[in-house]
Amino acid sequence: MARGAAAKEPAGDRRERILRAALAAFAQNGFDGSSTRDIAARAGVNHGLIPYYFGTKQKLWQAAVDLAFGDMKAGLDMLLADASITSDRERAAQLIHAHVHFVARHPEFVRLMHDEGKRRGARMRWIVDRHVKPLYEALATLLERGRQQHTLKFDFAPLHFFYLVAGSVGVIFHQAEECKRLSGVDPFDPAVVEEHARAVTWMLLGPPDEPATAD
Amino acid sequence: MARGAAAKEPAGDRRERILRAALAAFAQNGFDGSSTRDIAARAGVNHGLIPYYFGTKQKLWQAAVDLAFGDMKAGLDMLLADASITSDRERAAQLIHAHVHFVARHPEFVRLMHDEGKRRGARMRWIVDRHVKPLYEALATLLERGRQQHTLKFDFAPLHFFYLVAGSVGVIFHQAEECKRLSGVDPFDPAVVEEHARAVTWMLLGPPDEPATAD
DNA sequence: GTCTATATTATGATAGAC
DNA sequence: GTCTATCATAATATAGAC
Repeated sequence: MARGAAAKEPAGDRRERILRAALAAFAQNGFDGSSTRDIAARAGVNHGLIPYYFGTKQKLWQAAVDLAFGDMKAGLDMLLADASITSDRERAAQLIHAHVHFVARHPEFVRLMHDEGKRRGARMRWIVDRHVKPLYEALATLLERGRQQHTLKFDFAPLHFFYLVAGSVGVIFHQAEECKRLSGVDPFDPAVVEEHARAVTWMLLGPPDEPATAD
Repeated sequence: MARGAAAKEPAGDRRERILRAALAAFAQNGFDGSSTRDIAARAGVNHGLIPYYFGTKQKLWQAAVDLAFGDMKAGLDMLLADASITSDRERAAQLIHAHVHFVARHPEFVRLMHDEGKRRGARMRWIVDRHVKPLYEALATLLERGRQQHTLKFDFAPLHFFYLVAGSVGVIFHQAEECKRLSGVDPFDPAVVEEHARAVTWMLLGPPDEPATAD
């Protein structure tokens, strides 16, 4: 135990801990609602380490956002690689299902986006240009395929679809605490996630019994 | 002009100005992102007036939220009085249309709710108990009628419908600044609001050409 | 009712010891 | 690389003059 640093954390691990704590804090309380001192406390490190590793609070926030969207990218690329599947309704339903469960496991994206997307500013521009735009374009690609293959029939701009999906999938998880108090239901409960996936599918693809776009 | 206070603001009008400025600030920057000094500056009054009229920042926030939801209540009561209309698809579409345009005119609700609904705390509990719960129950009533009259066919809990509607209607307006940078489109543009209403209608009621729930 | 001044605290960032 | 101590600022709230 005394030899090597195996028993203790590797040097520089505190940077990682700060990053995770920052992501949790920013997702929970927003940029303004999070203090670097609280983040350091969550990470169990001295708050002097934050300027040392990240410089400013803003740069720490950027690093945390990059961390969060790194996971997202992985899931997204999987979806896109698999995107030929939008050729029939059942596979489209599977896509929706996977996406809802993904957002339920990672509500940070919704939180981070909603926190910054509402106001003009450097953080909003940064997160849109760097992270939201690729998401938007990826969804637009999927939508175009779905439309060409007659799985989706809609006559409005993809932009509206983007926000329909973002909103209908994300808000129940973004508002998780509200939801609990409102209804007593925890949206992260697996059965509830599953039901929400069904609800979104119903909304986007129509009722399963009598499909509006019968194949 | 010198006689009476008609030319100047009536005494106590500053309270109102503070309230409006607070609503704008809280909706734009959230509770933590808004300072009472900024609010006072927006209202054009001294910041000492805020504790005088409202006591604490939190009580000012409550007063601002009450102001915002006052407008909402009016619109909602109108909807409920007219709720017999859910007997056919066309009237349901009109309801959705009215709601989307209302939210577009008053994005403050979405902003205030999203700001607080994400985290446990006194403000979340207050706004849910006082304002969100009535909204939720009103929507549940509408949904039940729509279901009984076969305008809506869904087999999931009303809770999911609530968040589907809240999300799909509200997020594009909540994220207005993001939307502008993402696509160049201003969601508050009347034509865009109209198209979004069509999109939501399509999603909730199915495509207009071949209605899934033909009447 | 409105303002000025100030007390108090919390925060982001820096300097420097170890 | 990590911590302590501290500075500078900004925020909420209060006291009291007018």
